[in-house]
Amino acid sequence: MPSRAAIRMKHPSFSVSVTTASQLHDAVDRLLPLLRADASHASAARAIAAAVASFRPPSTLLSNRILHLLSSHPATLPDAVALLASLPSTDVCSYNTLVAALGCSSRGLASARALFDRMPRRDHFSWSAVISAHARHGQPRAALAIYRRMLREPGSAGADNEFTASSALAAATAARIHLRETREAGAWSNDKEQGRGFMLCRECACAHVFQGMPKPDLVSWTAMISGYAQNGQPDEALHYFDMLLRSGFRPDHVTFVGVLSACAHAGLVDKGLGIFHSIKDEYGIEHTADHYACVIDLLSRSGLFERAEEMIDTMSVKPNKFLWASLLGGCRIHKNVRLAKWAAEALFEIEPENPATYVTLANIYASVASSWIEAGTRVHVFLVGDKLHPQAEEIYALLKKLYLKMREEGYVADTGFVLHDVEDEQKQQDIGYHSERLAVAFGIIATPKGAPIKVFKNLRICGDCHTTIKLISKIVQREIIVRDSNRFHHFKNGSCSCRDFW
DNA sequence: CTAAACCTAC
Repeated sequence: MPSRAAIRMKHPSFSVSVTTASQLHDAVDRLLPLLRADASHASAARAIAAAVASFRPPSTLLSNRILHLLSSHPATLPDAVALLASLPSTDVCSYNTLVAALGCSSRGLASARALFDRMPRRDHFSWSAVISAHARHGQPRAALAIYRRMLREPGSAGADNEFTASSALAAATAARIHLRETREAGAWSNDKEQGRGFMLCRECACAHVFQGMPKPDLVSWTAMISGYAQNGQPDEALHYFDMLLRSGFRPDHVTFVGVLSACAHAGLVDKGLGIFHSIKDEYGIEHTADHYACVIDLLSRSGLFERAEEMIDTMSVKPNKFLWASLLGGCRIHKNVRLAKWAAEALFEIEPENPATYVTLANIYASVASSWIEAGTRVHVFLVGDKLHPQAEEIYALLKKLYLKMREEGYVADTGFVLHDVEDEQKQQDIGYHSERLAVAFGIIATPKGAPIKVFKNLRICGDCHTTIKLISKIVQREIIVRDSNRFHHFKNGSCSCRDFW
């Protein structure tokens, strides 16, 4: 006799009336995506859960589906935990569902681990879930330790498969753990894997492993596309996207994140926009905030700020931090101060604790600081490190020559004045070509010998430029006057009128 | 029923 239950429930958002197990399964299928997207469906999920509890005879399969449903949103995850504890009969899947869900939730690692340790029996799903949970929570060493424990544990031989090995490998590379350990995890592929292949994490994107897979699925294809996009091979990424389409797969929303980011890195504006529109028009997938972030990345990297701005103003979902960070990054490349301020303000709201926003904004301001000098009837403007001036080659050569002489006299650049959060060598590079130095060098070249060199700057002169220009005034025996935002500096024969106090 | 893929400025 088939199991039956009379379930009738009506919610503002979800109503259902079912009597058979299969109808109940269908109801769960319909409710699952709704609950995932919106916690307001939590009460509907709880009502179905209560109905299933009265199902006779009790069905472990149905209970597991309910566990899955309740686990799919943080709001109902505690209900799932409570349900598991109260179920009259469970199996390994019941536990796996919760270990996986807790492992994905932001504060669930300890509970996932505790549940895993309590499990009466474990299969490869259990191990895979608990390994990747640790990797996801920034504990790759713990993840690897569990992987090793699995290899040692009696009766877990079958658990060492492509998923657990892949989880362990991802953990190893995510934390740049030493090769020895990585090899250990990777040994699986060499020893046992003959022609089956498993998916490697994106850092070690190895096409030949992918090619060894008998039946790569959508996730494997997407991993390859994202892997190539992130490793600077956008053409390969797009090639794999074409092959994916020819293999008859329907790309999902994650696939498109990889494809769009490949277009962004390759500067393929039209191609990227075409694909962006196809997401909705051709594949019927709603644009996610991540898709918009990729397109804003694409547009602002290419300097197309009007179109980026218009898209942000009219887009159907709320811009996320990735979108604003992409815009800010584009503004840094193209020195767009106005939009950089807009993006930075939005980021300050979303993640005020992230120092990168402050650093980047400061760098953008620094990069537009300019110095200028009159020569003849023209004003010549310089930005830090810019080579736009027709005599740039001559200017840089002169500075190089001056620096050699200064170094002979024991001068060492004081990079403490550089705001940029960059490597030391880069700091030396940057500070060596601050705009006032370019202007001074040009002045030496372009003005008559003996005449004072008058340079203007829209920010305060930095301490290292101050030292350098003092030394230059001595080496070239010229008077140099720098009018910064604060005051005049008269450099003459190695010293300054401000007596190093300003 | 459960595992693996997701763009970010320094």
